[in-house]
Amino acid sequence: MGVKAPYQPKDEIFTFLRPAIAVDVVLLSIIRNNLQVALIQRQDEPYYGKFALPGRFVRYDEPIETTAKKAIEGKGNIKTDNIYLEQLHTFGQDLVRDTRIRTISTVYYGFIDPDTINSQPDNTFTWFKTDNLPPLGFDHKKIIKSSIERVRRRMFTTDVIFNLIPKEFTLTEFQHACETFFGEELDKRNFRKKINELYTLKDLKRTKMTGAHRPAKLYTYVKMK
Amino acid sequence: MGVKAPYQPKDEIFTFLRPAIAVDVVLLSIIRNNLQVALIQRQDEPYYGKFALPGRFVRYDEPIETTAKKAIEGKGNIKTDNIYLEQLHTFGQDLVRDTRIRTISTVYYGFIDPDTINSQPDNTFTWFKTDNLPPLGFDHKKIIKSSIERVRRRMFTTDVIFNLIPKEFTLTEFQHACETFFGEELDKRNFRKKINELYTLKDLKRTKMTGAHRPAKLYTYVKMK
DNA sequence: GCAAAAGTGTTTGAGGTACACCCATGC
DNA sequence: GCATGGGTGTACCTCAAACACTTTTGC
Repeated sequence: MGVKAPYQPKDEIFTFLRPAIAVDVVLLSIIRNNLQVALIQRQDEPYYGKFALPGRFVRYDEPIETTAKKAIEGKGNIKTDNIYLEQLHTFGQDLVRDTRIRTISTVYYGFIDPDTINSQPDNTFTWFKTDNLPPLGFDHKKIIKSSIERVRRRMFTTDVIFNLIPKEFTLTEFQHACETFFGEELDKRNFRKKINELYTLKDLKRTKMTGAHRPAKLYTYVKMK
Repeated sequence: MGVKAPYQPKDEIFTFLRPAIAVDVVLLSIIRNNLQVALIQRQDEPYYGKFALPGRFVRYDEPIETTAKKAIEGKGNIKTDNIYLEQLHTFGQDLVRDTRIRTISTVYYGFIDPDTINSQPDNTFTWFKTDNLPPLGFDHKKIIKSSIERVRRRMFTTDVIFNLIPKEFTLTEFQHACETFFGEELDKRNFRKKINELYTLKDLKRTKMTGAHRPAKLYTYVKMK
């Protein structure tokens, strides 16, 4: 072994055709107690007219997280400042998933709270319940499923859940969001005990009235150092 | 919204320069009670002469897992049949990590048992202890660190550990491998109780003698359905 | 005063951690 | 017979799950 010969450029990378790389984003929110995902109706082939995840090809001089943000900024008119984005997986096994060109897709998932969505007038996204998706282009149904599985596993080890719910919330609303997310009912007392250990919630000293019963206190999440 | 206009091809993807995509592999093994990683000394710029992870550019008609396998098959003369490979992350933020061309790198980590390594005569890998790495090219030191962290978290939820150790092992050898991997000492009785619940080990009805004391039973892992 | 959701503690069981002694072998 | 690592069981403690009643409001 060892490196003895002087360097001679080979630059094999310039000698063969390169695949394209794209970023697709699984943007999730909890809307009316349903876990929903933002889809757009495609204006181009392939899968013209079908719904699909918002995506964008990575430009030569564009960091991939920028690509991810632009994929949703351009299409949904949503400010990405308030969106939590995390890389999920890179799908690159299927050589013909895009008929135009061999494409490798890096998928990000993101969370947006439903209040932020509604305040955007010029929204080209269509939101679908994740358990009742329309026929989708590409392999996007599979991708959405694995995003949700992954996110469920990570949910209680991080504080990402607070990106999915409004800034101000009652404990019952928060519990319902968690139940929606995990797909199972939770015990009220155990739930409150648990979040009291895990997170620091600020009591806003205000209440929310939703019917002929005792009003609920409003809280907000305070990020710990 | 809605899709009314007849389809007119845009094919923006053909109008701009595409980044290259490469696969790098963090190939790990436990050799003489040390967690070690396979590196190669680079024969090309950039980082000519430095050690780096084995890598390969993704060809246009090559699934990325094939790229990952070829990255280690070509360089280490190792059969990939016995190697567990899993995708870690795609690094695409740094626009100048490779000076030749904008490169996005998908990293896989893999496990190989030390017996398989030693039986390969024409091995161009150099194995380094992960806690004592040489200066590395690219951002590969950071990548190796995050591979190990990820793998530690996943270790006891899967059976990947058995790809890191020889097919036949004594319980003490297995325990030492786990201790090496987690970087902490384990209690012998608790360890045996735990693996007895988690895995099905086949008693090979043979023993291994390593000194003037009671010989240890040999086991092998039996994959469950 | 009654319906309806908010709010609040205790008991129990399972699983993880800590810990000490006998066994089989070579010399 | 003694030095060396192989092999085994029990007590305690921590954390998660199960569970019921009082409080505040609108009507």
